[in-house]
Amino acid sequence: MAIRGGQGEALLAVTTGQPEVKERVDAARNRARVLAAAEQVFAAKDARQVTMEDIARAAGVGRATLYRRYPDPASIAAALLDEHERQLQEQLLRGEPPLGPGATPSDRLAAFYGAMTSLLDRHLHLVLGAEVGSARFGTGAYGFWRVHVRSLLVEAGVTEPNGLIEVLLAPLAPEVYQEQRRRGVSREQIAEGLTWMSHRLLMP
Amino acid sequence: MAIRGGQGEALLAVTTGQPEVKERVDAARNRARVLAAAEQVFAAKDARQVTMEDIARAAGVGRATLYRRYPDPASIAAALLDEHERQLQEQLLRGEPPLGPGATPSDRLAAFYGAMTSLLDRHLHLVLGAEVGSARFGTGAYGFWRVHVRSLLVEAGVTEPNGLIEVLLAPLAPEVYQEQRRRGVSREQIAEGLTWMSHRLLMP
DNA sequence: GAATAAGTGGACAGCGTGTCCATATGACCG
DNA sequence: CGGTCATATGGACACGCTGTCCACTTATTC
Repeated sequence: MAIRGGQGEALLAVTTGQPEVKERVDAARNRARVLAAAEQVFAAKDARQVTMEDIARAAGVGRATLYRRYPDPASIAAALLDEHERQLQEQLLRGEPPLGPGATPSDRLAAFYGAMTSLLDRHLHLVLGAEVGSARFGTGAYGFWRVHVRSLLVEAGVTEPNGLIEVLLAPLAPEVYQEQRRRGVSREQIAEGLTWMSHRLLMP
Repeated sequence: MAIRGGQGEALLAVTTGQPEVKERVDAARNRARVLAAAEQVFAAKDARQVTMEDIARAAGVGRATLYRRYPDPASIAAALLDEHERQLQEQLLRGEPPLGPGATPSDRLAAFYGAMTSLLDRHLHLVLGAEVGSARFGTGAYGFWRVHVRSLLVEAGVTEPNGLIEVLLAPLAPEVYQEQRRRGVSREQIAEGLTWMSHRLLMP
């Protein structure tokens, strides 16, 4: 498993995000430079075309400096996304219903879809950059969504949830979202479609 | 739009597959060599890592010979898949129910899922190789699946099908199928999950 | 069998990768 | 304050793949 991000990635638990050993000030300055520059670069061009060289150039640092912390551009995008994903996880675990506990599984699934489409809409570049290819499935965040969806399925009384988890998460792949937007489907329409699906699937 | 495959790709119509202008015998021989070698190469290693050089070496031809007909490895995989996809399209248009016309939309959607999982199971390497990244959405085959699913949704009385088409096709992304298999979910379980979903979604 | 068109593959320049290492720069301590 | 050490930095290198060019070869046509 590659080290992704520098401050510990959003996993099952919500961590503090403080680095273990203190970081030299020049390192911290460069980390900030790199992340700020990467944000720009991922927004400016197709996220899957972004190279380490692009980011290094934009940040004004050498490539080897990037490699010190991040093995590839996807890790840098993941680091930028980390904070947002951590917030969403927090809301799913302890937030108000219907996102947090306390609502019916179908409402919670719909709310999850709503939050995810919102995240995708705001940070599509970064998600595209972070989840290149099958890397998506290896992410800590993906593991979290899996556990969440699975528990909703079980709570709704679905007897064989295992064949459905990836199916329900598949529409949240950034390429799928991007393609829908490209075809003129709005975020609202996408969320409505997913809400309708949530209710048809999990209503008693 | 890149030229993909040599014999005209499976699009909306089922074409004959005969080349327009006659091909020189050495060209035909090399085409066969290339396709046979590519089949091996895609099966042998991660399809997304296959390079033009790999295929050229395996086929015993120069790289420029490959570039003459195919712009990238994905096109070669697409050419290999073309025949299978064309057969499935034929069955969807004119085959027996429930795959072909004559069954209820929910049964037809389930049958479509069954046929697609079968295709994915048999030729996963090739689909992974052909649909790298967002290339998936640009293929003629994907356009066909779109039209098919959309017509089933309309027939089932869904008022806003546009927000659902990509959602229903998303689970058929080769990466998703691969991930499910990697997690120990069998083809049958996947097909059952999709069948259950088809019925929940499209039953009156 | 000559003329013509099509096919072939060696070679080249360009780009991104991942790593190494000499140098520079904070951090710590006496 | 200054010396020492660990860490951080970035230029440089070798490698692999890409995409194209072009001189040469081979099949087809007349």
